[in-house]
Amino acid sequence: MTGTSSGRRVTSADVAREAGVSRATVSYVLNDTPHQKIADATRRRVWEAAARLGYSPSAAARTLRTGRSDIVLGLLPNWPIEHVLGRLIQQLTSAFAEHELTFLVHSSAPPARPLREIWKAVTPAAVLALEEFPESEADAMRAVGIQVVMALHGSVRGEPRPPLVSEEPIGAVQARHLVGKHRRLGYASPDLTRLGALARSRLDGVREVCAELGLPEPDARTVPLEQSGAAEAVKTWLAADPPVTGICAFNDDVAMAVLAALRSLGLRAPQDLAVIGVDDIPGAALAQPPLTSVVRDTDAIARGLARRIVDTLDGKDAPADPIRDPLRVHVRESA
Amino acid sequence: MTGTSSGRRVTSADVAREAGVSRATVSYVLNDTPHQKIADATRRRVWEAAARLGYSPSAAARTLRTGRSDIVLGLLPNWPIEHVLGRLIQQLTSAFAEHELTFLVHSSAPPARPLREIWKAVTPAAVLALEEFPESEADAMRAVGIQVVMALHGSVRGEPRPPLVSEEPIGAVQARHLVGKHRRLGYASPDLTRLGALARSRLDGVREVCAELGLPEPDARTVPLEQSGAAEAVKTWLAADPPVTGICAFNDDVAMAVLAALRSLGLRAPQDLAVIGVDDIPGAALAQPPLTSVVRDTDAIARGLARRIVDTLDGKDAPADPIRDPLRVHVRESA
DNA sequence: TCGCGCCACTTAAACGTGTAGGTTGACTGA
DNA sequence: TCAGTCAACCTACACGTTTAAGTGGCGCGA
Repeated sequence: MTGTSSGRRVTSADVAREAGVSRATVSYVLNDTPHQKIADATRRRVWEAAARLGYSPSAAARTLRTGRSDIVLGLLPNWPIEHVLGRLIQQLTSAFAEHELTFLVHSSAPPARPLREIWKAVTPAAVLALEEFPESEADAMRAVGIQVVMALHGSVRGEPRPPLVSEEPIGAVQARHLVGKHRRLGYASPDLTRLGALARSRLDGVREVCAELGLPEPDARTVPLEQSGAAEAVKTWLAADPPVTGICAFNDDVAMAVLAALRSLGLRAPQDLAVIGVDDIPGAALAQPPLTSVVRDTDAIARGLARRIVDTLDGKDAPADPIRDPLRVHVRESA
Repeated sequence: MTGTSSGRRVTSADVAREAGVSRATVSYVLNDTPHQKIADATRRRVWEAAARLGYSPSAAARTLRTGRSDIVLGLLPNWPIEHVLGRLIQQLTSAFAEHELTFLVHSSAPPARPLREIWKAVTPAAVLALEEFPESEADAMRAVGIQVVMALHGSVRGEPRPPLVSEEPIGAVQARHLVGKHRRLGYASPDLTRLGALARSRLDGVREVCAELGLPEPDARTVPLEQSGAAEAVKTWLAADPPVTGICAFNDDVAMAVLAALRSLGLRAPQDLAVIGVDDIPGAALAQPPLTSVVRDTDAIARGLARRIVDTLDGKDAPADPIRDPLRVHVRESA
């Protein structure tokens, strides 16, 4: 019997009255406050009374008193939210749930409210930034006691710091996959400027591998998500000297554009041009030819980020080392 | 100069002191409470004091006092969050922002916290349910004054009611597009049971159009997202008597599975089997052949839902009629 | 001159918690 | 016997707002 439909909400005072104790005792019992001795019999009485009345504490009052809620606020970038990011959100929700934390997500697409309004409206215990935002804003949050964790770009007190979840390894894995058979690589960047930072990081990973192996710089070109535009890029790659023979694509969508362009030119992957994508979206397996793709272990990322935040909230100063998420190559036919 | 780094937060009492008025006056001015006469000179003093100190009210305290925050909580279904749902979220965020409301999203994937914990942790002004959940839970929310709006299945005080955003029209539009050249239609359902309800609704739309035109019942089959499984379904359709010649797919992913299956069988779309999808994902334009797809106007849906909720919050009892979002067919080659 | 009404405020009571600091009474050791 | 200790609880304040009810002063009509 939880909700009697009477208008008034049941407060800790009601529980206290029902159990024949003071409100403080109720609070001590239900939060089992350390260093507070309460007799077992009393504990039971309080628990039972609370259950009988269907008591659940007012989050607003608790937040007002303690200065923080049990909410972790996730700030999404202005990117398209697709399959992988969606899964990450779900796994973050689960990961935080295991620590009694509520994960809520705010997606900032203009016209949005100023960032301040958002976190002031929530009073979260921590903010997990999946988007980049000004350090000044982060400082403002920290000033009111909110823990701030940035997933991507990072800095600690002005000191730049490797991002918690880094993108370079993705490009590196792509490159390493191709580098056995291909000596000259290309990079297919997305058309969206919003994705620029992400794309640059991944490209850096490709670049590093090439440098390491004494191969020429990867040839990066923007590939729009339609056939004819993509075909231009493909022609340029093939006409280069020496010709590019393997493409690392920013993600599977871009990769599929490259594949479509190849078909339109009467060419084939991987014979004429090998292509490897990222994300392993459902369409990858169904592409012509089936697309080889790098998959990131979002569950590991989610758990890593959640642990980082929980540790910070518990006062352990978090180790600033990046989260290591295993990357896997789902090998199909395109590369 | 917003945040002096001093620890204490700026409260309305500080503003009152600075402006030489009482705390009540500050509240009246900043909220400009109707029917409260405040001299213009005083108003200005308060505003300036507030700005000078960088005052921003404590959401927790306000929520505690008034019983509701300015947060609208979106409850996501357990579906994969992909392109369209992602865009809807972003547009909902913008739509609510225009009404000074903060839209936050909770994605419930098990193991998640019980639903109660979520909305009790937020004290939202309204809940927008994109997932189905028990009516009892909705009643519990309403009991504490939270407005509840369900997007999909709907009921008002026990009376079942057409859903605010309905899925049947999608199937209907697909069918109508095919029905000119095709007399026997098939429906390609997704492999995910979680999407079952959604798929059934869309299929109903197809069914209705067929009935209306005196065509045979559409032949619905589950199409897994890989070639060989999908090929089974395709073979069954083509072997039927009379053979199925046009397929309405649940979404573009499923449609692309059908296209892949056709290719693997040496067949072609639309000659051997026409296919039409839903969502117009980036991959649709790049498929082989390019995929015809139904696009839904998510912006209209977002605005409609936001308006519904804002009206309800303003006390106007909302008209219960569904949101009309224009559907468009992006015609390419597959149908 | 008095009384009434109105403007422009102020006072003070909530909202529901957490928690520091006190207050019992029983028990212990010398 | 009595100061001292400790378990087990309670009193009372603070968190920052909103808002109903009250108050002083001024203008104005009779």
